[in-house]
Amino acid sequence: MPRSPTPRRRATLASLAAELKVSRTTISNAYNRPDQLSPDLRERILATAKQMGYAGPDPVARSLRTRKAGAVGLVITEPLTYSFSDPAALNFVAGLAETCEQAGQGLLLVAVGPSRSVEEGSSAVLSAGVDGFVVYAAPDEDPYLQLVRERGLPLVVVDQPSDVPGASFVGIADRAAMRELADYVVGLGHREIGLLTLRLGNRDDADADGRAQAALVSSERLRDTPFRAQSERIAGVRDAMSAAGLGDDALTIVESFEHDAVSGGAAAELALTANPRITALMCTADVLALAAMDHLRARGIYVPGQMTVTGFDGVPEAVKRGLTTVSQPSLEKGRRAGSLLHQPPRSGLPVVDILPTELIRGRTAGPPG
Amino acid sequence: MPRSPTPRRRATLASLAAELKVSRTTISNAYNRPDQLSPDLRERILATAKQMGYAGPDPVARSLRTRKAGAVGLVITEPLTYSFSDPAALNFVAGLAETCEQAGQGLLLVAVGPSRSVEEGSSAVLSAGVDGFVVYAAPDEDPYLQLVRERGLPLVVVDQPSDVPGASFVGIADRAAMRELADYVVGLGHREIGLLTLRLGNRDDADADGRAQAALVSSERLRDTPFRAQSERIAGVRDAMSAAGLGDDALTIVESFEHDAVSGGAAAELALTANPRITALMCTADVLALAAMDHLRARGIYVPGQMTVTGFDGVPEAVKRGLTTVSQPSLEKGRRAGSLLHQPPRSGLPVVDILPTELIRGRTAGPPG
DNA sequence: GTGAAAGCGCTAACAG
DNA sequence: CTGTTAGCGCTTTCAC
Repeated sequence: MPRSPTPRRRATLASLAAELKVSRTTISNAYNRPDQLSPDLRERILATAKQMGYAGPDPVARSLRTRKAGAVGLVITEPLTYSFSDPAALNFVAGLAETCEQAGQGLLLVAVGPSRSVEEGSSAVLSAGVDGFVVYAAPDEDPYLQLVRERGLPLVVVDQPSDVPGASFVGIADRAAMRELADYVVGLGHREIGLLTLRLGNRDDADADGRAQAALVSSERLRDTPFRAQSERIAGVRDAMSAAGLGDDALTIVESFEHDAVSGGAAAELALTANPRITALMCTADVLALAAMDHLRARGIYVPGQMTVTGFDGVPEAVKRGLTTVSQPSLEKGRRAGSLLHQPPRSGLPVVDILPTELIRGRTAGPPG
Repeated sequence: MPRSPTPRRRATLASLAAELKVSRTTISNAYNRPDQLSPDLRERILATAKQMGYAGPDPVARSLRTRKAGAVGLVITEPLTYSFSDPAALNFVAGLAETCEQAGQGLLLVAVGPSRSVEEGSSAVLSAGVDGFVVYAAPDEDPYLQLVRERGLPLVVVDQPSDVPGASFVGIADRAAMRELADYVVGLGHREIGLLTLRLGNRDDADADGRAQAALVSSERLRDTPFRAQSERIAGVRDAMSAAGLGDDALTIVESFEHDAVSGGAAAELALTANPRITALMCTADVLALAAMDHLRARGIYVPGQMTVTGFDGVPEAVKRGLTTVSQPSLEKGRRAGSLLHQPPRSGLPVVDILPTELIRGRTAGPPG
């Protein structure tokens, strides 16, 4: 009975060697160091390899031997739906993917969504065959970040938290950037401001009514939030206001629990209801600002004539719609995070990389109406 | 001198065993089969593990041993920028990521962009430590798809090509769906139609002027295109037109080389110039249709009064703007592709899964003006 | 409950 | 140019 071209047992480097009566090294060389053997022999090897259905050295075995996985792990602790609906996050991933591509590395999305228990997510982190990790915008004390640290691999943290020992950091100066924007808004004459932020914690921490899309933020909640980037931006607004002699009561902070338009609209409505004298609605994210603008339009409130609206991120749609915002280089953040992993600094020391932001004076901010 | 808590050489299961004077099996059991040893012992093992900086069994070594990588590979042959700017592609990825998350699997983005040579991209495919592959919207004869097939792992092809031997397929009935839409448009009375499509091949194949954003499509180019989904949709339009007694000359086909608004606008312009009698602009993708609408507005051409515009995909922005289009379940495609890999059919045979589409009669189609 | 033995498939010296 | 020798770190029967 003739050999099947696709033998029961998958071909391995060893079986190929046996078949061809050469050593395993030679086969290995045929794939990894073509200059170490005669072209003829190599040709013959590749030919029988194909015929035996051998697609080349097993990646896993190679990884074990070389101690290189050829991939970096990306851990995003927010639900995927959030990240995939946020252009800033998406751009970040694109930038990271780009450098991975250039470095010939894979990008492993490590699954740690809320749909699994912490234990299950943990196993995903622990079983990721990667050479390093990027952790994107994790809250303080995040269990997965903790786990990643324990793996002891090179680690780059993006956006937050900014103080992970041993890890490099890529981010922006959230507080200063937001302050600059707030200085501008205050400079226009606004004295009662609404501030819309993305969620600062678990929904049920904030509101007994689990169905609410948005809620007023208490000072305790603000103090205790593990979402550093958001709270820094809020602090930036406060900085500008107190510099102008405005107290905390002039600022109405509302958090939106979801990343969508409905939630953003609800947050805007809540802010306006809580303090009807608000003349400016600042938002810690463009998605929120766009949702707020839609909501205001539906309510017949004209921007910027009757209400100033500002965002944060500088996503394309926001820029297109003339939103006054702060633009941050999301794509570049991804690239930096990638290079830090692919071409680590010679010192081996963690790097802190604060990228520049830019105030964009759009068409949605003006003097109080 | 006391042992350093972080020894030079990384701790392994074996070193832990030596330290604790138990067998390697026992350590392994402590992590993989907690019920196989006394809680006390397990506790002790985990404690010293932590102290020695051992984060658990090495994922790569485990993979080699168990023959499971715990991840699926996603190969997207289009440039990342395309995919990340196309909500339909994004939703697909989100759906796939979702099932991976639920299955506790990682999702490995395999880097095969155009920024690297085919050879380099190949190595990425060959060195991906995964249990299966999803190949998204690959052109016919794609070298990477070829390579993936040679790896001999479970494979799910999405959208195109639809006839990969041994692979499962997830997609939609492109031709029929587009025909339904075209029947509707023709039924409204349109007799001269412009058809905007995404690229059908390499740019330089089509046009000597490498700077052109768009080009008229010859029948040869259409016949030879490796992008099956696009050509099927075009065929659907033709079906409807010939059923109405309209010849090929009533259809002006233009391809847009880039995925962005500029390119889409240029394509629209080109179609209108090539045949000024066009009363309807059908597009094989919503991104194109939206760009066309923006362009028409800038030109002062009213939709649908003076021009009917239709899309394909049913992305949120299109629906929001009232585009008449065909909606396809992108998210669901991702989920299906994932389940096909995670819970393969008992038969082991390839599955062909054609998902339903829905004609959305928006506000952008009307009788010829 | 615990241990000994046998590899998973490969690459990296180092000799020849 | 080619072969020999040693593992990489782990899991898994199968005995004890």
